[in-house]
Amino acid sequence: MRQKKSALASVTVLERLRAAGLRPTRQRLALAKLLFARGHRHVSAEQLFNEARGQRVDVSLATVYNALHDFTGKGLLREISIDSSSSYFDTNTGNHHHFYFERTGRLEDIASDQVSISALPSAPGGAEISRVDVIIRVKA
Amino acid sequence: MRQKKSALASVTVLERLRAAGLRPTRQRLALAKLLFARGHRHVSAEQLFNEARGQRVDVSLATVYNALHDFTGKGLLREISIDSSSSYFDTNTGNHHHFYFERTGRLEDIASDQVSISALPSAPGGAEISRVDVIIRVKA
DNA sequence: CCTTAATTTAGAATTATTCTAAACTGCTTG
DNA sequence: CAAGCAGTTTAGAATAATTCTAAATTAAGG
Ligand SMILES: [Mn+2]
Ligand SMILES: [Mn+2]
Ligand SMILES: [Zn+2]
Ligand SMILES: [Zn+2]
Repeated sequence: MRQKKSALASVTVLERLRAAGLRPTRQRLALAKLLFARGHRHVSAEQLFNEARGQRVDVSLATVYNALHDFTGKGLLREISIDSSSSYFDTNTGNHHHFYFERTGRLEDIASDQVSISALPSAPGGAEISRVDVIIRVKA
Repeated sequence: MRQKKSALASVTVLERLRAAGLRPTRQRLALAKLLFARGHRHVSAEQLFNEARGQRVDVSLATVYNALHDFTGKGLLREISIDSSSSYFDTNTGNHHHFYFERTGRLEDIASDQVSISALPSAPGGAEISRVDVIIRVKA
């Protein structure tokens, strides 16, 4: 059962990479599995790199950065910059917002229907809005 | 008239620093004047440093960083991290939000009454909210 | 004036991220 | 299956924003 599930997850991840037009290399498959195997996550490059290492996945830090950016470019991840010290990659690419715990640096999702923003001013000069981020900073 | 205005601005800035408990040094006065003399601004450390240089204000980059952080610590500025490449300091410390122009990296204020956020979920565990940021990213 | 604590500064250090150029590998073709 | 090649990985160097260090300067108070 456990083996089967893992195998299925691999297949899914492989298909996901192919569908995005990304070659399913050993490194990308391993990283994608770490990222997408369970529920949504918010990780930094360094975190993912350490996690991979911990599971004996032989991958370089440069490749982690490459993969995160490639995944982001194909819409599999969303990049979030909150603290200028490093950026996070979010596996939840749908419309949603965040709690940001200042002490720990952790991010937590807020479903978009939990926050209703009304009267959004339109962008000056009719420019196109690419994204609206709501970040609730929490002292904890 | 012009001289008077400049002199008045200096006095105001000096009082502001004193009121915040910051010694009004030559460097802080010059930087504060650049920051607060006219309307609200969003500047990076590097920008402010270059601006000071351009006006023959002899100040080091380390001092610009020190001043920006000291001012922020005393509530004269607010620090904003949007793009992980560098952070901005906002002279508008009141409640408001931002347009972020992705191409140019410029920030523009949105008065807080232009955006109404309803149904803000309370922070988990009753933690205190320190700030809510709404950033509208614009492709332009 | 003197004294002292706060501030400034040059330059080194730190750190996240990107770049470079060479080695490697997944996929297509013959 | 055997190239061939573009795409990918990688070690290590490079970059760039920011912070740190330790010594010199200066504002404030008596
Ligand atoms: Mn990035
Ligand atoms: Mn800072
Ligand atoms: Zn999220
Ligand atoms: Zn602002």
